[in-house]
Amino acid sequence: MAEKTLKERIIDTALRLFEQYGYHGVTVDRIVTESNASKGGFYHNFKSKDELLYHIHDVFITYVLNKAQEAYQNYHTPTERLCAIVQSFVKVFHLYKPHITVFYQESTYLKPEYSQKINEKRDEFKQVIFQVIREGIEAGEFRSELSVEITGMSIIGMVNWTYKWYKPNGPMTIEQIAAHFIDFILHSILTEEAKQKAENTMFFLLNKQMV
Amino acid sequence: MAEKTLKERIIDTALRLFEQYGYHGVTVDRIVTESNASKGGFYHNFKSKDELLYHIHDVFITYVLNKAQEAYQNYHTPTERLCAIVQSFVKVFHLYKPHITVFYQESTYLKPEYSQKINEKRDEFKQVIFQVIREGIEAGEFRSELSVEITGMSIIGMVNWTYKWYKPNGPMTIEQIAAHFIDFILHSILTEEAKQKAENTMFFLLNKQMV
DNA sequence: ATATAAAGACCGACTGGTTGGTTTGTTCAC
DNA sequence: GTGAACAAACCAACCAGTCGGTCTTTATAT
Repeated sequence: MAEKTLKERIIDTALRLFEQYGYHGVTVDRIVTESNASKGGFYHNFKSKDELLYHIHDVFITYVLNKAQEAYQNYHTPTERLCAIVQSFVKVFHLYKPHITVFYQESTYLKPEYSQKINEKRDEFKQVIFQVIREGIEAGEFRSELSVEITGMSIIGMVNWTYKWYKPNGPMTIEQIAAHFIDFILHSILTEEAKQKAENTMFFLLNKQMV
Repeated sequence: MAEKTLKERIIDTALRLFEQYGYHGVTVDRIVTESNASKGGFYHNFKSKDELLYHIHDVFITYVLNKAQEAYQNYHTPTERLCAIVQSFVKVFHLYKPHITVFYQESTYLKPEYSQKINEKRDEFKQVIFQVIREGIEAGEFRSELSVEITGMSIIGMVNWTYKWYKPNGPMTIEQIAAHFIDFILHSILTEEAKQKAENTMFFLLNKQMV
């Protein structure tokens, strides 16, 4: 084991470097050197530097989209679904932080052919969230005066921004952060009745004992 | 009047191009051409392409920081202060959207000497928000179980993310968006008592008539 | 007021380093 | 022997930055 293929080594190295210096701050030569590969090996595995960037994007968005759809299927009320999606999404930051950073910092530089594919999945992800909010409002669990789009983008923004400040070895565990976000969201969008009902469920995690 | 200096023309053009194509997706030659300037004119006004990037960053962060400090001084309760800060911040998006996009997309590429200066002001801005939240908790207006940092970063993230989706000519006015954010935030952080009191103030804007 | 000098704004052809990508030839394993 | 990987030289395009020079404005001297 621990037998990483050349391709994996290249991706890992590129990810680390891109995260720190940005796509344009890293040359192919440097990726090649630091992953103990060769120019030939690089271009054997990737058509171009662009394709490598696309690959990184794709791995991440595909994973996140799947997780969201999974969460949607595994739960059956809007509140539970939303919590599960947010929770799984936040947890992704622990594993995929470099991917996420690259995803949100460098997508400008994707060639049109690539960015189109990525955007399709990204939109699909957004739609899952919008859908849950819409269903929550219809079911009377979420406040009816909310705008689906703004509320959805508020949640997405709040969660996504984590990539700018989350430190894997920082004072906050990713679970604590997720719990705060969920608490924040539920207080905002649940109706008064729904709050009563939800107060003792697994997702209403933020109690006085946490700082 | 309408006499724009060369420097202004260069900045405006650069801003437009950077927003769309990213810092590294735009050459000095292109900036020069599209602003009807020359290479010499460019380097007469800026020491380097880097300095231009720094300038754009600085204008924005300085403005935002001032607005936040202003808002802090003009109001006197934590709730009012927080609302005023968020409101002024969101409104900035209308005027400074290109600046903001460049600020959050391209700051990786600032040379260390520049990014240090920028980060100082950015931290100062964060501290204003943290301070207000801290005071809100102490005053009993905000829920005591909240983490100052996570709550602060949630708010900042929610608001900042706007730059990814806000369209100046879109269906939502910037005021509507600001009202939603404030509604979202207040529902989350106010204590029950504070909510009763605040319900009729100027900031609790989101009522049933808005979709 | 006029001539002259100095300063600053601006121009654009040119340069030199960088970098993504190619090519050629080789090694090694299955 | 076929394909995965390496090594190294090479190329063409690109692009930030330079430099010598012009034109305009301002300051100075007579």
